[in-house]
Amino acid sequence: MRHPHTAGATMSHVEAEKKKRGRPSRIDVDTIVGIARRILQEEGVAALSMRRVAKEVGTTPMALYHHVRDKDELLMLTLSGMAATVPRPELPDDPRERLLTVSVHMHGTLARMPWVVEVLSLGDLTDKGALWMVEEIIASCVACGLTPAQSVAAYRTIWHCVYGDLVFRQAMARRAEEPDRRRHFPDMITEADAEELPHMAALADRWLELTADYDVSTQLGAVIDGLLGQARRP
Amino acid sequence: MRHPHTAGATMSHVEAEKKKRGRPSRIDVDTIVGIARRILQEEGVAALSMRRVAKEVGTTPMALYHHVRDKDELLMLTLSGMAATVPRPELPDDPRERLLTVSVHMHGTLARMPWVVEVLSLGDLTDKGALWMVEEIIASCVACGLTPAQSVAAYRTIWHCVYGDLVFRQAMARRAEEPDRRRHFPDMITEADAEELPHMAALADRWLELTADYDVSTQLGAVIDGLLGQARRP
DNA sequence: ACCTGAACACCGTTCAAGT
DNA sequence: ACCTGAACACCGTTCAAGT
Repeated sequence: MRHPHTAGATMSHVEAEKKKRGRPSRIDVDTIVGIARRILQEEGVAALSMRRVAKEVGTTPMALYHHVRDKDELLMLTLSGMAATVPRPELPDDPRERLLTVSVHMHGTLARMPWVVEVLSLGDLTDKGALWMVEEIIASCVACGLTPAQSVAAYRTIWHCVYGDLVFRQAMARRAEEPDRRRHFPDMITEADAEELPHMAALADRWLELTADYDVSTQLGAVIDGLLGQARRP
Repeated sequence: MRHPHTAGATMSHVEAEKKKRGRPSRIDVDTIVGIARRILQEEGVAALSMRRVAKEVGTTPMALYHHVRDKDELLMLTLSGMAATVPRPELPDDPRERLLTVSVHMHGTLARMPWVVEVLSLGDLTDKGALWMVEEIIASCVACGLTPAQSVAAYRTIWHCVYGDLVFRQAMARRAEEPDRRRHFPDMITEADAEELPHMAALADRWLELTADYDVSTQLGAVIDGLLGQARRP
């Protein structure tokens, strides 16, 4: 196994050696990752720096590099085990319902961990504890008659819908916090655009309201219907 | 109009005044934005810094702040007018076909401008020249019997599918470039997981191949079918 | 083996001063 | 009005040295 720390336990190759020989270390990876995780949770990825983590751990920045390869590895390590902190929901037996329930659960879970979404866009999934959701989605697709290839593709598409919603939901929340921040849309549409952009001009006033009304469950339901519809014409 | 530079022409409030009084400026926003755009295109957002732009423009970092409010505004300005650089495609008359064509065009266009995708995730759309695509998508949805509210939601879902694909396609390309880089998935699935994750274990060997086979057009087609299916049960 | 300190090559932005 | 220089408060990481 080339990457032992991708498993549930956060243990680097360096730490694995420490029990055998040499001076015992004052700090360990779990402490570092724990502190990092707290900073991420409270202030987001932008606030996470090696120097900041070092200060809160109580060492010099360079001491961290004995436990993690670089900042990127630290970021990946923060993801391990996050899925296990969320209880696994009861799933309905009907595969179509199951698919929707898992997808919505995935979205709801990540909506409560905004920093995980930010970190995920930098690398790929490193938390084995999250794979049961991928498995359930693929299994349900197969149960609904999709080929394995179609099922994997369907999983990706569902993930894109979940991820996209989270990203722009967060961007909107961030912009709402900044007090005077320039909003671009739909303020940039004026009466003069009514000819070129009739629907948008007509909807401009209701745009914010309609954006707020966007319901992921409804959308995922429709997307799943479309994806499962592929079964009849392979 | 509060934000004149959100229009096609890149002209800031500062520059708008310059023709009237005071010392003529040695540099103008268009030069700054042009240089920024080139750096973004060639090296991505990570390479863009105010200091770097200043050096390439031939001034001090602080001179830039007379033309743009901050780095964020510069980033937003780089988007203006990008849509106009791509020829508008012929669209089929059938609204369902039209919807698919516009969506795929959106994806294809952005696939050729990776940095635009990176910048878009930081703020919202600032290029009025891109709005015709949103208009066409909404118009087609309405033509297929969706309510305006459903059409706006459908647009967002399509955008999430396009955006999500681009983000992870780029992340994959980045990781492929780094030589020895740790890959996490599906290497982390072993024989031992076959019981918990039967489908994934079975597909592990084909995972990369299946990921490469992912076809956005096919997926968008299925998603659109699902979204338009909402028309019959409102 | 583990940690430290100094150093390198960067950041965005403020502020006071120059022309 | 436009630009400069110095300064502030940061970055990630390398490298040589200490215990």
